Amino acid sequence: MAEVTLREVALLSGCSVSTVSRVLAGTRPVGAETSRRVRQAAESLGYVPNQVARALRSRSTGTVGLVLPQITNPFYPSLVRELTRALHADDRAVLLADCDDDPVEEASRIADLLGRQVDALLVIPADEQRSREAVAAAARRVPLVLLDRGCGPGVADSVAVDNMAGMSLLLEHLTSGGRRRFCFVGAAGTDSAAAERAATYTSVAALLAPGASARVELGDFSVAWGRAAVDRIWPSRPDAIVCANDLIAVGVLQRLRELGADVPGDVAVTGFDDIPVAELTAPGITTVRQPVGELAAEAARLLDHRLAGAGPGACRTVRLAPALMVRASSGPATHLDAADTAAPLVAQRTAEEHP
Amino acid sequence: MAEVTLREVALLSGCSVSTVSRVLAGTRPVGAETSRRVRQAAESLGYVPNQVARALRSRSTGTVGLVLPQITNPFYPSLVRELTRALHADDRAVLLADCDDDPVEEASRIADLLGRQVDALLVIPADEQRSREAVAAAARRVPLVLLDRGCGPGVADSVAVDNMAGMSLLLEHLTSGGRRRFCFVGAAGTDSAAAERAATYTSVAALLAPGASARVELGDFSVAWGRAAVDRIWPSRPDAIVCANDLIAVGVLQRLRELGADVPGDVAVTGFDDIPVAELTAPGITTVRQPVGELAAEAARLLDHRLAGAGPGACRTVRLAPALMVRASSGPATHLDAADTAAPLVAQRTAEEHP
DNA sequence: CTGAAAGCGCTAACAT
DNA sequence: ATGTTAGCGCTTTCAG
Repeated sequence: MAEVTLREVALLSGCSVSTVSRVLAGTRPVGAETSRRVRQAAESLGYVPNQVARALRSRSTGTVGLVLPQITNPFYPSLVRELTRALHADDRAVLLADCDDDPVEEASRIADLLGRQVDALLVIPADEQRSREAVAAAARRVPLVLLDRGCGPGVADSVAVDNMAGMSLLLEHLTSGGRRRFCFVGAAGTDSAAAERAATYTSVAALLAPGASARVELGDFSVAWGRAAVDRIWPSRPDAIVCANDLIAVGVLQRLRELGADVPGDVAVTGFDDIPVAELTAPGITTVRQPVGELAAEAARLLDHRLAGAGPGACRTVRLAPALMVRASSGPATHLDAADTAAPLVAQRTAEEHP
Repeated sequence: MAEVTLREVALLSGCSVSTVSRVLAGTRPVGAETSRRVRQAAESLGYVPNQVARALRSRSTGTVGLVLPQITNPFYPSLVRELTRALHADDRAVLLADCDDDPVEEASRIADLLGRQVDALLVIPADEQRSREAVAAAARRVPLVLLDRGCGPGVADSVAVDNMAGMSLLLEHLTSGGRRRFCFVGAAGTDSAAAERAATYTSVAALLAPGASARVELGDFSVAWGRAAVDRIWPSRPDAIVCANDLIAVGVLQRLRELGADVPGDVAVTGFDDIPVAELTAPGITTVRQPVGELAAEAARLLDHRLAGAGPGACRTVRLAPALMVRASSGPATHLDAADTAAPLVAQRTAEEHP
């Protein structure tokens, strides 16, 4: 119950506090016999090092701040899980800050975390422009890695999915299935993922299907927008609706069903991210899965690299390729020429849950 | 860029460090003029208090640990969001620990958090029995509030939804809709929510519909189990399937659709928790919504109470009532006597998204 | 390899 | 209302 300190362990084991510290922190070599006595004393007293005191002296808290826009965004929980797992494995603790999608709140959370002497920061910026100043200022004080979204060039190290590769996978899959009349339902948001996915769609679609139409509608990353978008685009009868994320795809699917459209018979629908709900809809949503575990591991690696002494060197930008997840929403169309339905260009995994 | 300390602020403002400390921490009254000078000096130097040093001296880190079984459980993100919001409002930071549903990992995360001198702990225990020892030990060292799930009696303060009230709302709703042949699809898990929901179902069902059948099937809290359960119970043709949470209900709905059953015409389906996906299915799932914001606020209030000096007094157990969310999955049955379809006993909110 | 001493930056008694 | 003096518990020079 009482707070056991190093001093008491030293007294019991009959050596000095410095020796005890060295044994327990493993900072320097200590005699085998002394070491044994110290460990035993610590054990018998139930000694637990006070990390706050240790941090004050050693100037390292073993803590990283994780700042994200909204934990309720269904893509983030799995990312948070992998990040905490990776960081805990390195004996680091995670201070979590949710900004409610507000760059002002984000700036104040970051300032708070810096005051708490985090060793490093992991930031998923809320807004590509408006998050920039606070992020850049923080990056000057501690190692900082941007995750999932960017924040302008040269601000900090960053790790994200390769949005272009993901879009390419989806569009190749759709074209190889004979689809030609594309439509993109994206987000006009100011975060970098939204911008990248929209831009990539346009250029890749032009490349893969030169003569094909490639209409673009921009709203936000929500189910409601997916529903609304269908009402605007369905009259033009696209045969493939490419959505900027899975939530939009869920809305698109809902509305198409209400309108009596057959998915995938009349129109294919694809998402992005592979959030859990993507395989729960009927039909399941064809999407690209972000390599969440690897994103987390890579972020941890970049932090380690900076913490290990690499000073303020050049920023690294890491892009990881996602994997195509083929589900029923992009299955065979019903009214196509046989010649169009060539073999797919990429390896596919069929969803088991919708046989 | 350089680390500005209290001493430098004191030098610039021409007074002692203690005075500066008192001004900035607001611990004691300070002369208006001095106070102004200090603030200005701090401002001009860009002084940021070092919370680690402050914590070491004042024996309070302003940090609470949040320990949960799995952030990927779709019910937790919104809870985490509300908790961080409530705690940040009190200038507390949140150290997050995910245990991957493993009580051993949980115990080690708790020990780590205690070493980091958290002022208090918020714990959603992974297992009612196997989490108990570590939780009880932690509760002896810092204020600890259990959330969502219990951990045996008398261990710590706890806040959770009133599972009995929720079940009652659902069963009243179903009986008032004329349903009589109930079936419960629950979880045999060792956490307290699973046990409570199953037990409550049995007793409330007997109470509300004395002659009615009330079959119980136990598996786990997953979509897959929901699907499997349907294959076991559908042959007996229940007219209402009550699920222990929304994930199970999603699975039940999927499988019923595959079997060609009409929901709600042939059979009603209900969930529990109101996770986001509950309103995205077709039909939307009738469920009870946990009062997440209030759960979080109440947990914060209990912590404050203990931190404000209330010693190890008697444990408080707070139960909050959930709200019935009526959606299409419990709409009118097609083959009932008119007499059975009386007016509902409780106020209902019809889901707008499935008109 | 080990001990003694000096703080990390701040707050809390005790003085005044 | 302010200054002075001690540390919080630990790590880290610096001696030996």
